[in-house]
Amino acid sequence: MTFQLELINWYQNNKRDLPWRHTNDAYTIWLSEIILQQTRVEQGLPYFNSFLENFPTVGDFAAATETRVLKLWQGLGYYSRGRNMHATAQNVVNNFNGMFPTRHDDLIKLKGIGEYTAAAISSFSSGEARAVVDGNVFRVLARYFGIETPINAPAGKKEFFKLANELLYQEDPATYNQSIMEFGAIQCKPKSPNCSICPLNQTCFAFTHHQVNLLPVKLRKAAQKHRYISYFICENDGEVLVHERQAGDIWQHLFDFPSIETVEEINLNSSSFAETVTETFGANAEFIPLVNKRHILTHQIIHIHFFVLNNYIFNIDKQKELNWVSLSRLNELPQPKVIHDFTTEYLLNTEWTN
DNA sequence: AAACCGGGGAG
DNA sequence: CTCCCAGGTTT
Repeated sequence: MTFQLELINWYQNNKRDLPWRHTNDAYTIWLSEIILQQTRVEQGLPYFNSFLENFPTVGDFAAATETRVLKLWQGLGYYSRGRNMHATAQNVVNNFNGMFPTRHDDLIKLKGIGEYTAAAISSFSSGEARAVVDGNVFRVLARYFGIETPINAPAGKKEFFKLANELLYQEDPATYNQSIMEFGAIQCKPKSPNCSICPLNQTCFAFTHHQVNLLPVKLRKAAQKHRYISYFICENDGEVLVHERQAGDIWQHLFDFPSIETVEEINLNSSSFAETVTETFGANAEFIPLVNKRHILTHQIIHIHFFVLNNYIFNIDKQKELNWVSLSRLNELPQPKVIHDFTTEYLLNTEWTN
């Protein structure tokens, strides 16, 4: 049996029952594909159900506010995905008469849709012959064909993309694409795949050459950078001062609190931090330590200190990203995970989840 | 070509 | 701790 038919045969016998596999509706598939970018199925599944329930059609998505979209996205990470989806939904309503595109050449022009996602939506919704190349496909091809080109370098992407399209099963691109990705996710796993029960093991280069744990090759990424952020909680008459994060940094258009970022870890026994606080919030400002947290992102390690701030002076008119919000409505705002954890644990008396 | 952009889970 | 996840955008 050919490589392609072995994969499809394996898929028919081993596939998971996932909701987006029961439709060929481009809008629904688009929702699932964006949500699943760099995201495990188990983590994305509840968000997929939530978005489909809140926005049954692309028109419902387009009509929402960006804040509502980000609130639904809260906790999923890579928030530009949510903002790009909102822009694309409005684009589809305005320029495609509300009919979500199914052709690769239309999809690739939409915000948040790259080569992988355009291939996925076009093949799954209309059977267009476009090969998907995601992390699973890189791994399966690198191992089966013994390719040592780094998968996260431009040369590797080009080589794997060419091979994937040559292999594409023209008679049923959609099923083949699903098959090779599912095979990578369940059988040809990153760590300790069970090659002894793999239907392709006798013809797999990595298995027959004992290189399964050496492939695929990936270049090391840059080291994480450390950041030190001190947040200041200003409460007054049941309200708290919140800060909307701006472009050019993490968590764009999500909400946190007034803050001071320092180059090094703060030292409460030194006078320098207190001087910085009084320079920022007025000579009479006093701060009381609340709790410390560490938040780890792919490229940053953020050391966070929360303080209560009293006797502060703010010029809110000069900083329009600052606003007073009642504590009862604080949770209506989209917040970074570490901020949301803090507000529920330390700022809000009522225990509730969302 | 490299950096940036989250959060979670497995080992 | 390291690595990876149905990647894309920006510089």
